[in-house]
Amino acid sequence: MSSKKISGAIIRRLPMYLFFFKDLKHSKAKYVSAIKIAESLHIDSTQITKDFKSVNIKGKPKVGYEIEVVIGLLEKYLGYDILRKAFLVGVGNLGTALLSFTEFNMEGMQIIKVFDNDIKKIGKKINKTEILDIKTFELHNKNTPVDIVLITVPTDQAQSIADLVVECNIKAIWNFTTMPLSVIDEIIVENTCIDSGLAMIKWKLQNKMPLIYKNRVL
Amino acid sequence: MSSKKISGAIIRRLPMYLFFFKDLKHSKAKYVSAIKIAESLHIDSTQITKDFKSVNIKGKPKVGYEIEVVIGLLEKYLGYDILRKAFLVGVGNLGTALLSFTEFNMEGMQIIKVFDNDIKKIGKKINKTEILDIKTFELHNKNTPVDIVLITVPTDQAQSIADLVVECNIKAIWNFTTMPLSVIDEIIVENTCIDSGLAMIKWKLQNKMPLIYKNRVL
DNA sequence: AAGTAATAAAGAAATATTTCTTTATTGAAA
DNA sequence: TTTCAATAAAGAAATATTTCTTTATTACTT
Repeated sequence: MSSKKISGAIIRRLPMYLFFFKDLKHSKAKYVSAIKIAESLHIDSTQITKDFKSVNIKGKPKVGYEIEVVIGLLEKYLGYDILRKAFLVGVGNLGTALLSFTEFNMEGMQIIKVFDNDIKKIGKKINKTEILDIKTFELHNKNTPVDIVLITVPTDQAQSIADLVVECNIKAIWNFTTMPLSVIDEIIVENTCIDSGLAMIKWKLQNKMPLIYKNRVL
Repeated sequence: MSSKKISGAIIRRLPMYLFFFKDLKHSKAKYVSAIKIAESLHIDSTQITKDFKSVNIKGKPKVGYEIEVVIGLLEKYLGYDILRKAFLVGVGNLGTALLSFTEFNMEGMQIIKVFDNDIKKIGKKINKTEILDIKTFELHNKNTPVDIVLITVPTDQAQSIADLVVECNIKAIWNFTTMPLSVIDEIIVENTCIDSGLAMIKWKLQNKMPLIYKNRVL
């Protein structure tokens, strides 16, 4: 019943922890302490215990966190055991790259169909997946409904795809374009803007010193 | 002389503002108010004025912000006028996608050389750029030094590339792998972890309600 | 057993960020 | 000119996040 508050920041850190723990399986260790994790991940150790606490991951004093157990709990918490189907729209370079991201399957998302509006691409196969005509999007969603749509079209076409998603009552959009999308509040929109990363790098380069929050690099 | 404090969060929002303003050039408007921006971007309007203030962008009461001026100031602030050269290591799907990201050039980063360790790839061309042997990385950096290295190799090879960057005294790493990298403090590391985005989407889907911060969706 | 050291957990404080409220400025209308 | 409305700017408050400090628990050693 405990509806404790989880912040977005925590959710975004969880995959990092999970990856770290999975990598740790190669070592023979059974446990790892927050301090060790903190050293590797360059974050504060109390943040880790706090994060873990907030998603009900328990550690043992003098021992640490049990690696296998944490992996299971994180995967469970992140819903990796629940497979969400997705469409991808826009088969450019980025779309192609995302399509071949095998990690997505382990993380519980499967891109089942891909669409484009380019007649030269439609009908061709990419990674064994046939590129479908965007005009058939609604129909395909009727036949095989999805929860998520990845948008990797040119920016000026992004909103029209978002409109399509709204019409089809699909729950979530993963927007890889820079274009801010207008959709009804019920729809989840996640923006992955690569430009932010570059902005940060260039800013730090220009200002010589890396941005510091206390002793942690942002 | 004013060394006011700029947060990482602000820096990451600036490219979004810039894109929005550039898009606005298609309209004939000369000014736009923070309130209008806020509506489109789904963020709080005072945050925009605060953000702009903190990077010395001035608006006029009753009028708003002058579009052309803001574009210029943002580009200047983000250092888009300063060209930083970069290497890219790992010519897989993601590497290829990044290589064809034309926006980077406008944002002041030019990927001048690409490397891989796969003999089948070395010597081939991708987007008119020859794929070089990773073994020649150091030499190439001597001939044409760079500031930034984009790492798009498989996770288990990422640290070795990071080590190479440290040896070569290159200033910044843009890490697209999930692997946390160990480097000396002087080196800027920006992690772009796509898995965080999916984690967020799946979490919101599972918890039905989107994560809310006051009235803003995170 | 008792003591000790390592570590998670809990609590408190510090810091950062966002939002709300008020004020000041500007342009336009009366 | 004067008033009004729109809006940026400034200030205050609220909230969230991170870090520091203390406490409690556990395993190990003597």
